[in-house]
Amino acid sequence: MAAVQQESATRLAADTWESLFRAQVAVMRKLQAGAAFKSIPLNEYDVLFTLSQCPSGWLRLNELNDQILLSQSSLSRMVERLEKRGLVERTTAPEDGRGVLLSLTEAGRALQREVGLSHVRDIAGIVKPALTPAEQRELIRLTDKLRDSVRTR
Amino acid sequence: MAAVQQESATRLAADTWESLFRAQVAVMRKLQAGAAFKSIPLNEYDVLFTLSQCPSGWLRLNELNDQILLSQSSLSRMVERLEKRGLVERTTAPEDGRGVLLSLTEAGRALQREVGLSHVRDIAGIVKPALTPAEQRELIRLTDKLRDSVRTR
DNA sequence: GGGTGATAGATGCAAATGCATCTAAATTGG
DNA sequence: CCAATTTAGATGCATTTGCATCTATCACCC
Repeated sequence: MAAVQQESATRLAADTWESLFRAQVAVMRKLQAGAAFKSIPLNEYDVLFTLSQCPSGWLRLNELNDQILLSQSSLSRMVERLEKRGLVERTTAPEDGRGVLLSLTEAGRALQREVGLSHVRDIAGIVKPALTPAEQRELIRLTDKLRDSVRTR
Repeated sequence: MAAVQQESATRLAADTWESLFRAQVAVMRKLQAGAAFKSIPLNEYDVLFTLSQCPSGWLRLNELNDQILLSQSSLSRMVERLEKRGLVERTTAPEDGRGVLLSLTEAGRALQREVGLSHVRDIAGIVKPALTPAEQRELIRLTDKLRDSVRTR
C-alpha cells in the first residue's frame, strides 16, 4: 500500500515535469518563430535580459551561468561575441581577480529594450488567450515555488 | 484605464512566461547534472521517450519534430545518428513517399526504459519536495491548458 | 493529365556547443 | 607562510546545430 502510494507519487511528479516541459517547448517554438527573434537568438537575448534585470547593473559570469541553460564554456564564448559586437562590457571583479563582471553597454540596453517589447507582445499573444489572469497568477506561484525549492537544496 | 488594464494584463502574461521558463531552466540544470544523463544526452533521450509513448509504435519525423525543440535539419541528423547506433529504425511512409516513419528498436526500447527509470527518480527527487500533490495536479492542469491553447491556434 | 506550388526530408557549410583541460587567482590546512 | 586544493574563467578540439538550399513526392487546379 505504501509502495503503491510511493509509486503514484513518483508518477505524479514525473507527469508534472513532463507537462511543464512540453508546455515550455510548445511556447518556445511559437516564440522562436515570432518577430522578436529575427534580430538576435533567444539565448543571447536571455543574457541581455538577465543583465537588464540585475539591480546593480553588473553580474558575475558564474551567476549569469546559473540563470542560463548553457555550459560554462559556451557562455564564456557567447559573452565574448556579445562584447565583440559592443552589446556587453567586461571587467575583472574588484574583489576576486579570477572573476569577470558583466554589464550592458548603451547599445546592449537599447537592443534589449527593443527586442524585449516585441518579445512581450509575442508572449502576451500566446499566454493571454490560454489562461485567465487568476490562472496565470496561480501558475506563477507554482513555478516560483518549484524554482525556489530547486535553488535552495 | 482600459490601456492600463491592457498594460498590466500583458505584464502578467510576460511574468507568467518568465516564471515558467526559469523554473524549467532550474529543473533542467538539476536533471542534466543527475545520474540519468551520463549515458545519453537529454535531447536524444527525449526522442526515445517520445517514440516509446507513441501508441502505434511508429511516428512520422515531422510529428516528432513538433514535440522536440530542434530544427528540422538537426532532428534529421540526430535520427540518422540514432539509427547508426541501432536505437531507432526508419522506414519510408507507406502512404506518403516523402515521409519517414520511425520506431524504437529493441535496443532503443531497452535503453529508454533504463534511462527513463533513473530519470523519473531524479525528477521525483526534485518535484516531490517542492510541491504538494494537489499543487502538482494544478500545475499539470495549467501547463496542459497552455499547451493545448498553443497547439490549436 | 500536366504544369504549378506546397510539403517532407536530406545535405553543404559556417557557426555554436560541450567536454576535457589549462591557467591564474583564491582558500585551506599544517 | 607556504604547499595543496578549490574555484573562475578561457581555450583546443570534435561534435552538434541551424540556415539556406536541394531533391523528391504529393496536392491542387485549369
